[in-house]
Amino acid sequence: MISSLTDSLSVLLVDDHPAVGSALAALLERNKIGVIGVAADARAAVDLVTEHRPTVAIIDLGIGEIDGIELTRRVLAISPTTSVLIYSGTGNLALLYEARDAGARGYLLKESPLDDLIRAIDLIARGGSYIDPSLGNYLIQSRGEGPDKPLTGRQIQILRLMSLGQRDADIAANLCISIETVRAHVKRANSRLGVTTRSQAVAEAFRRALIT
Amino acid sequence: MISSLTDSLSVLLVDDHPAVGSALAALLERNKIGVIGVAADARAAVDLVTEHRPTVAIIDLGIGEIDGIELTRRVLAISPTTSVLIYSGTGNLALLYEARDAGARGYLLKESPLDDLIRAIDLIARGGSYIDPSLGNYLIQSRGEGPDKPLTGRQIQILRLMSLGQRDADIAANLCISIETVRAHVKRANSRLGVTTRSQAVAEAFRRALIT
DNA sequence: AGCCACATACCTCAAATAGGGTATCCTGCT
DNA sequence: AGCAGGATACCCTATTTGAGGTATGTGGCT
Repeated sequence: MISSLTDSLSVLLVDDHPAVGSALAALLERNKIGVIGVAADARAAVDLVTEHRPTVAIIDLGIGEIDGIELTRRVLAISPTTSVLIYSGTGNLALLYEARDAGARGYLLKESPLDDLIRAIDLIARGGSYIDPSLGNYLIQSRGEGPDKPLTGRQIQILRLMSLGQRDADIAANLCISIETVRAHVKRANSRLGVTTRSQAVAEAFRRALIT
Repeated sequence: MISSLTDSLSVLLVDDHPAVGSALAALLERNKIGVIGVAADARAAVDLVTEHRPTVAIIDLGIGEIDGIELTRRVLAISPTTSVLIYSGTGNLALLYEARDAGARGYLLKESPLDDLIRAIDLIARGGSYIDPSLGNYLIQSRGEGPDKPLTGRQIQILRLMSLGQRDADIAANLCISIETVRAHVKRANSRLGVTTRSQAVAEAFRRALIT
């Protein structure tokens, strides 16, 4: 086993797919990590936290779901000594920042090997923090662009035109700038929004009410 | 001149760019088409329609603007004998359908030559209807897909995943289908929404509250 | 039994996009 | 006077997308 401490850990699993939760629980048990319960929704999770005060809460983040972030806050409000590990399917940076702000101490991608999960649990149970390696790289690279940095007017303007079906060439013609400049704006907007595709950027802009 | 009737026409121009409106007015006058006024906003347009009851109202549709559609309804409510020609910068099919439903009898793209504008004015003034040739082609081709046809569950599901930043390959993996099938769904969804890019499709889905 | 809508899957081609740079010119702030 | 942020513009390459097909299976409706 990886750690000498795993024996004394109590873990709560939160996953809205009961089968997945159970499977993970079995895996953890096999690695000598005590699972005190598997919750399929926030209510069950809060109940189990209140009753057992687990060392670690592993909160599954469904695709794009923000609920796990809110659950993180509630879990920590009930049991501040619990370490929250976000177990996410996507490397959405915006979610990462929100999770961090909510008090989560770990952010692990589901695509990572099981060993990393064990390592992450072990690490944050001891008070450390764990960021998935692939995200860590990105974090370092994007230092400076940071989280929640508001978009510039130009970036919003271009997102709006994108949402209206204009391609870069159309936008360039409309704004009387080079298509390369449009591309530069889109790239920086994507970076700030923590997204990787235009579709997601437009969706994010809608969710933040930057465009309507 | 193209028509023998153009002499007796009275035209109202609505364009939120005053300079463009004036320029168009001058062009029309030079072609013996009487312009009774140029309105830069809906209020001015309504006032001019109430006072002059023009034969034709040429309503400029800014990029993606829906306001012109609403204005069309109001103009026709005041003066049902007025023929509305939508003068649009984009070939957005969804807008075309909305314009038609609002009672517009012509839909002309700004990229069309001046002759087409004269012809369209002439035509709808005589009770006909005019659809820009390039859009007409599309209409014939997309016969059957039609306007306002609701999306299928699968299409909405895929739009949702797109809005969360997934690429076709990710979506295919998620739904356990081929990437080609994902692409097929996206194509048909775009067709039904009357859009041409994924960004616009996602935006349209938000506007129709299909995803949040 | 035939038709239609839907989901599935594949093909081709040209165009657009993502992600990684670099560089210049302003403007505002210190 | 120097520095940071923003807007502008270009380079590169690999991948994705748009648009046009065709085809098959399945379930529902008539």
